[in-house]
Amino acid sequence: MEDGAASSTGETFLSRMALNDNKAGMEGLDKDKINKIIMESSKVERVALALERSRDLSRVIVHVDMDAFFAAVEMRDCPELKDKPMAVGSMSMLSTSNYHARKYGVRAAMPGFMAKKLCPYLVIVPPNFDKYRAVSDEIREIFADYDPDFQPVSLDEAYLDFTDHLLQRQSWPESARTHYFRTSSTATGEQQIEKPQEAGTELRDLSPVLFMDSPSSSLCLAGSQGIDGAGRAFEVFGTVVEEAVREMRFRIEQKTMLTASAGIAPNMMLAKVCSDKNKPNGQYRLPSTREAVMDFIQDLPVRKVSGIGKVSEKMLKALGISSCSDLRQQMALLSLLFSETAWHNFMQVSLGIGFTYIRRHEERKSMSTERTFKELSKAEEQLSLCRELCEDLAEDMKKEGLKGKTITLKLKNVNFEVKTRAMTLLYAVATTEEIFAVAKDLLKTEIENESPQPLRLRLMGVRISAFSSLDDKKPLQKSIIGFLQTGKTDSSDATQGRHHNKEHLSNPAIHIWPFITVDAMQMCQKQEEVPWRSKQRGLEQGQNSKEPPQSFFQRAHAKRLHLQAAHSSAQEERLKENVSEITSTGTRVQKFVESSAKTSDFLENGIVSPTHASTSVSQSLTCPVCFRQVETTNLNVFNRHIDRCLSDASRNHDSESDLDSETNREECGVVDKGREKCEVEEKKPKNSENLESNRVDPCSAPHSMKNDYIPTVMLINGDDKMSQQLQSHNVKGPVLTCPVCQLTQDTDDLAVFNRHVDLCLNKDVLHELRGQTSLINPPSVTKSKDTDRGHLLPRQASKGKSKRRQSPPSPLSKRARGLGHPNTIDKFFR
DNA sequence: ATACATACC
DNA sequence: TACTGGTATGTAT
Repeated sequence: MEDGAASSTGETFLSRMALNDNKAGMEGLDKDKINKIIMESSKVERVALALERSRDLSRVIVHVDMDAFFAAVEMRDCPELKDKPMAVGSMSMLSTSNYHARKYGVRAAMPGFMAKKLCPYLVIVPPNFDKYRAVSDEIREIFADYDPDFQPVSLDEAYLDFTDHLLQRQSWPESARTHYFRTSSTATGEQQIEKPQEAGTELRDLSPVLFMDSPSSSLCLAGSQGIDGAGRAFEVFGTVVEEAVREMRFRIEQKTMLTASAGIAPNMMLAKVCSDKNKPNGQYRLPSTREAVMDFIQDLPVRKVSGIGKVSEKMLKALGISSCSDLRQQMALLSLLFSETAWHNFMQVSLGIGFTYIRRHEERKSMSTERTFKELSKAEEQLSLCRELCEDLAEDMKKEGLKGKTITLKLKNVNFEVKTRAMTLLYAVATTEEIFAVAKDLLKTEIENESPQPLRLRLMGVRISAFSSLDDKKPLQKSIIGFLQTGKTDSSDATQGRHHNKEHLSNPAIHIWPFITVDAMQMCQKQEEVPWRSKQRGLEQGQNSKEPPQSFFQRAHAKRLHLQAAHSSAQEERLKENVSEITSTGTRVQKFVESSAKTSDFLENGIVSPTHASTSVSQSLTCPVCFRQVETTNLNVFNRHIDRCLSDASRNHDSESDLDSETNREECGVVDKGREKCEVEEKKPKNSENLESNRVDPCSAPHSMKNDYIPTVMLINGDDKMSQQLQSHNVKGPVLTCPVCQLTQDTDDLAVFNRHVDLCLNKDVLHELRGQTSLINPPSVTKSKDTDRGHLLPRQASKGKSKRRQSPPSPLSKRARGLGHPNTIDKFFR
């Protein structure tokens, strides 16, 4: 296996890259050195290394999960159901099914009527949450014996940190590890016989021989069974993790007559996967070694990982990624396509890294209630339902003594379209009237918006959040200095290993990189961020240096918006005919996706086969990094190309970027500058000279567009409003300001202006892609605030141009939601 | 702050 | 006939 014990993550990358070192332009160079440079200067690999270095295998995390919980409870209490396929839920929705029913394909989250079709004799039992809660309390008592700070996930599931328990357990007498079998007399299952601990003491009195207080470790490994003097069966559990967990499950079963499964692993993510492995009524331990972890991860389908759901699975699948090793393999691509948070998460998954500390149950952040119903179209009924919901909500709020400032109304219409409308008050509220006052307003507004048509609702919900009790506890915002010191993630992110430091509990910071130490973060950041900073920002930086690094797509998209605003509708007209060629880097990648598959195929079939290649576009894909065409329709080949370009690009940045790069290089171990060009199986050259010759004159026919290498700006969508706006704008004032460099152009000739913008844009983008600082922005440009997402885009200088700047978002941008994957790829998953 | 999407059970 | 309900979180604007 590639990621065996001996190989570092860097070598994984290296072995891929090594395939290329006999390519043109690379002969005669020190192979190892080059590979080392590639390895160390690749953004992705640096992150991998930082993560690797912070890997913590010292904790023993257990995930416990009751088997078919609701169904099991019902079966326990109604023996009639024992041999029947059954499920808990309703005709509209099932929440669990028993194992018998699962054989028919009956699953949780399946509507009951569908399940009935699969399994006509399915018995559907309505849920009894109070009972489940009671059982949950019982098992949680047991959990607490092993980890008082355990983290419940739901009624039937929890994460526990066994590390401390195991430490103590080593010196426990057998009596403390002895537990009795339930006596068979109480068949109802309602009562437990007695507390195991008490049983232990009692047992010791009865047969002291069995319980010498100095256990020899060899005897403790395995458990033993026996029958005490009173004829009661018991079991002695060993001291190792497996035994401790088995003991816990045993106790759960004795106490509740329900079985649980468990996973034992060095972190939460893995423990969760492990608990599924030997379900039902089993457990699985993943040893705490890197080798074992990597082996385990290798063929693990990404979908098994908590947090990677249906949507992410599909997107990944479309990129040919289904296992965690695929993930690891494609990280370079993923770092281009997804937001930082998203790909960092993927990276952690691909390395088998996860949370190693169990966060105590945190305070709730919101409370809500919602109801689905047939169809509700009368405003009056809608309002009274709204009131009801508010009453319910207020009641729940009262129970917990909470007050909140934000009220959110949720509506789903008969077409299943969901809308939320929120309003934040100046002070926290909790009563029915207070909540309803707001919710009613929100609802009325929606009703009015739709009138004279009625709102045809199938669901309504009311949520309250921004609890004042939470707000009070929130720490003050970090000072800028503190921020700079710890980097862009909160310092509490670096609490790994400090499991008893409860400080982080009061700080609801987002744990983006919970496993990276401050040092690792700093190392990474210096490398990552410095090159991305523009010269201007570098000068006046200080607090500004920590702007969130935008993803490739975000930057490209932002640029595109500016470009769209800067070009006339006349141009747009023609451009629409030529969607296949687009300048903006982001859309390049879109093109790669687009030309490889047609939307739905992409989803349905996963990885694109060459036969799906678009007919309208050539058999080549355009690399978003080097802009060359890669003569292939095979995504894997293409991805490899992108990988190479990326490492190429980052090599360039390390060697050519900012002033402090000298120190960075030292700290980061970057050995030398790479000079090789992005060598490939593609042809055309790229340089800014070509911009001139290939750019499109707005007044001439766009004949050469399809094949032009660096084409001019194009609008990918025909937003009519926008073109009108632009048009009118052009009519009004011929004063043209370049959206890239901010300089007013001394011309009213669109062609000239266009040429200028192209130069600005392409240079900028190219430089940015290489991690170079912008050469374009004039010193006069002021940098926007940290929070301004458009920071890479210069401020619009004159107010008169503000209209342009605020061009309406394209439909594409509207679609860029959810995981925050860039609009490009996002488009193909709807 | 608001809106929406994804995810989990 | 019929596809939930509650909560958290990430992203974009």
